[in-house]
Amino acid sequence: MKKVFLKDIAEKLNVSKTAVSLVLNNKGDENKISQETQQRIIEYAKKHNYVPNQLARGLSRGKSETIGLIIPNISDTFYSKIAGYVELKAKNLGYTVLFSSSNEDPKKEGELIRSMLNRQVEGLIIASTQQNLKEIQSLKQDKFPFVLIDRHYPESDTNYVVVDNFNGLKTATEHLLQLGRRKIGFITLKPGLEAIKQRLLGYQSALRDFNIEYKEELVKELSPGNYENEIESAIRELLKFPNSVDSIVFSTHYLTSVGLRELKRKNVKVPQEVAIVSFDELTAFDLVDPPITAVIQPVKDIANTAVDILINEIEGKDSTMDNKRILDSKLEIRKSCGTF
Amino acid sequence: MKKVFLKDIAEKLNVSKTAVSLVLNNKGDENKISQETQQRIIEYAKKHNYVPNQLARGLSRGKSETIGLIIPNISDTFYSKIAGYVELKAKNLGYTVLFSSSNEDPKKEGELIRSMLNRQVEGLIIASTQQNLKEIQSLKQDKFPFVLIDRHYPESDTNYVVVDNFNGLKTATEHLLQLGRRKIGFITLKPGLEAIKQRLLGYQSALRDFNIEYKEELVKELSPGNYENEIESAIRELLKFPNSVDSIVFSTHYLTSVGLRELKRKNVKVPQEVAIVSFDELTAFDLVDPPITAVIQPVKDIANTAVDILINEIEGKDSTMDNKRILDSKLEIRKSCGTF
DNA sequence: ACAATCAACTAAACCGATTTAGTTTTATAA
DNA sequence: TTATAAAACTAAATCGGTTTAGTTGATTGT
Repeated sequence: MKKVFLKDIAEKLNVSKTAVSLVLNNKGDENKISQETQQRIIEYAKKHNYVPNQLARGLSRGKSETIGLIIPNISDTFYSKIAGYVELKAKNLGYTVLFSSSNEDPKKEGELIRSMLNRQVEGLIIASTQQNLKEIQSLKQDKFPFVLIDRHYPESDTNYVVVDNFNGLKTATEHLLQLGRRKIGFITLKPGLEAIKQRLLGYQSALRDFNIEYKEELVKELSPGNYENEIESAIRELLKFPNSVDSIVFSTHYLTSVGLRELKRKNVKVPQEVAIVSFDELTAFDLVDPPITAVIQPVKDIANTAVDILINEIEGKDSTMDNKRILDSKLEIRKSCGTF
Repeated sequence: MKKVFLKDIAEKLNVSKTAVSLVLNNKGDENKISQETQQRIIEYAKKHNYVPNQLARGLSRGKSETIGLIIPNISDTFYSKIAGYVELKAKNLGYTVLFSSSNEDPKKEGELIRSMLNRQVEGLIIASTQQNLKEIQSLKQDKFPFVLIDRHYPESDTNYVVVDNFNGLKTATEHLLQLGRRKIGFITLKPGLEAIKQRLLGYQSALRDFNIEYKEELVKELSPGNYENEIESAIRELLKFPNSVDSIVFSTHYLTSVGLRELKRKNVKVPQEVAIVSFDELTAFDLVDPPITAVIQPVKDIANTAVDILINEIEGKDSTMDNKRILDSKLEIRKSCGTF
């Protein structure tokens, strides 16, 4: 079956390309194309499986019905779930999603933004490396629609949808405190991301509320790219006699994974010797031994809200919509803290 | 900063659009544009951050330097990993990837294929629902480059990259047999996918080799959309006295997850009462209680090979390349079968 | 009876590139 | 000295749509 173009339809039906284009874009009525002609065009198009070339269409309209999603890494469950929901929601609203992973590389992120712009995406959802303030601000300045998710630039006034990292981690820490743990280690990432800073603040705040002194040596900050190698020494140091920790808060799911793996290797009993809580989770965390108490992020909500805000902005409908959202996370209590 | 177009550069430098286009596409030399002019154009373009509009470029060249990836579900770890590697590899070869999820809906898959075609992707990588033979064959007939991954149509002669499902599952089953298990249940999906059929055949073949009678009642086929609800009765039936099973093979990671969850709920001791093996795995399967013995798929290899084959076909380089690949999986022995 | 209005269309410009088929100028060969 | 070739360009067509600014013929109002 050969491809059919607008021109073909026009020629076969002895009408102009204009007529065909108008009708197929549902502008037949407002442009007074007779019902009969509309019928003929629609029928012919359907019968011959006509689909407009999006490149041509996008080029001529300066639009593309496409939004871009830039995330650090599509293989990370957290982001792949976000991607799934974004795709679903966007499709429902008539948009296609163009994904790309920055791999936490600010330079690549910059390139991706530009590459997406020159593909004429109409808006962007970005989980930024948070090292591209300039790019972000220039988007803002060009009034280009975008919304930041998961990570945002607190110093810049933009749309965003994030979770309440501070309270999420605070709740997790409090949970340990309420169960009587007092020497709480915190394994997190080197700061840089606002979210990570907030989590540290949440940890500190919980300690403060319980009148426990904050000790820097209980906080281990690993590098995002090398945490698998650094986890061993981090845990070893936290367990060092006589100041061994009685619990650990992990600031993200993959740290929990490697941490737990390491604890098993060292034959540390969880939760008896060391209780653990995870910020963010993995699919099997409820099956793990012991099932891991975790702060669960409202992934679907993040995605849906972001798409809503973005498309609202693209289509300029509701100017009163709140475009800065901080969503609540939820502590899912399982057994890794020795509850009850 | 305003956008710069080809025309702008041409006007500012008093040269033709042709010259600018040629130079920026590295065709300056072969078209005898003087070195000096080339320099001026390149400098100006760089200085003003010129990036070609991909829609225009794609439209006029009938190319887009884009490949499409259609998978059942981007939130599934298996596919999100594939997506990650495909993206990486494709980017290295100069291509952008357009993803979309079919959600196992053949109709949607068809739409996606057409939507990608009309976005002028140059090739497709498809993990098909396997219910779209027509579409696939018409791609084939149009000589449109594509490669099927994970699932293929055995009745159609196409490029594909799949794992050896038969031997993967056979090995898993043999492992149980070698450890002395004799009443082996198999929890799988309703057939439809060739991969699923092959896994069943692998299971049967292993039994046959050990002279064990195949019993249909030991095989539970759940529906892809409703397995979470069906798992309970499936497991209950497999455990029914006096013919209770002593082990279960799960044919995919999410069945293993829900299955294990159900076994825990029923307080069945794994592996003492029931040993389990999983085809395909989840990130935390080594942390689960007990760590799960699983057949591991060479995800990275699948992705890389698929991209290689596809781009080779798009660019028509090596016509001798083997474009049908069956990759080996690997049995990762952990503790869910009671080894040692 | 004639301008004004309206219904039903269409020609052609345009979006921003690429590419074909030349053109002009200079250098070289016969 | 003239034809020929080579170097260094460019005008204009093209990709497949959308959209602006009309055109044509019939109908209406006065």
